[in-house]
Amino acid sequence: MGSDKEDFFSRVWRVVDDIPTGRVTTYGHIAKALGATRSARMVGWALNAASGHARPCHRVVNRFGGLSGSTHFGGAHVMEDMLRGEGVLFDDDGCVTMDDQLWVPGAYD
DNA sequence: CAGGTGACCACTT
DNA sequence: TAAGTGGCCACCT
Repeated sequence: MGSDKEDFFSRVWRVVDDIPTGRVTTYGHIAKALGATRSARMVGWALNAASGHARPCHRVVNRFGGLSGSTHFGGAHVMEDMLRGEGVLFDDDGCVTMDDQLWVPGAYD
């Protein structure tokens, strides 16, 4: 099909778009779902390309539940407010309560 | 042209 | 058990 790069991006966006509201997932789980377990960084690049698109990339956090991408969102407060608006709860550390809201791509399919 | 960086994670010692 | 290192692929300087 088209470029492999674009295909990878599309897969990431597909998974991100599959994240239920009020749920979050991690780069590693997305990467693994795409068959690139060690390419979590590449997933971040895909989200970077998603910047400016209608992709709920704000639902993607790092394995600690921290808003790593908040920097590219215009401020951690912005991403935090968006997630809270979705019903996502945060810990006193400012991290998402992934233990209760972590969504695994494909695990529910 | 070549090197370093980056929205990170998993594995090994 | 915890800590440290490598790897992944593409873009930017």
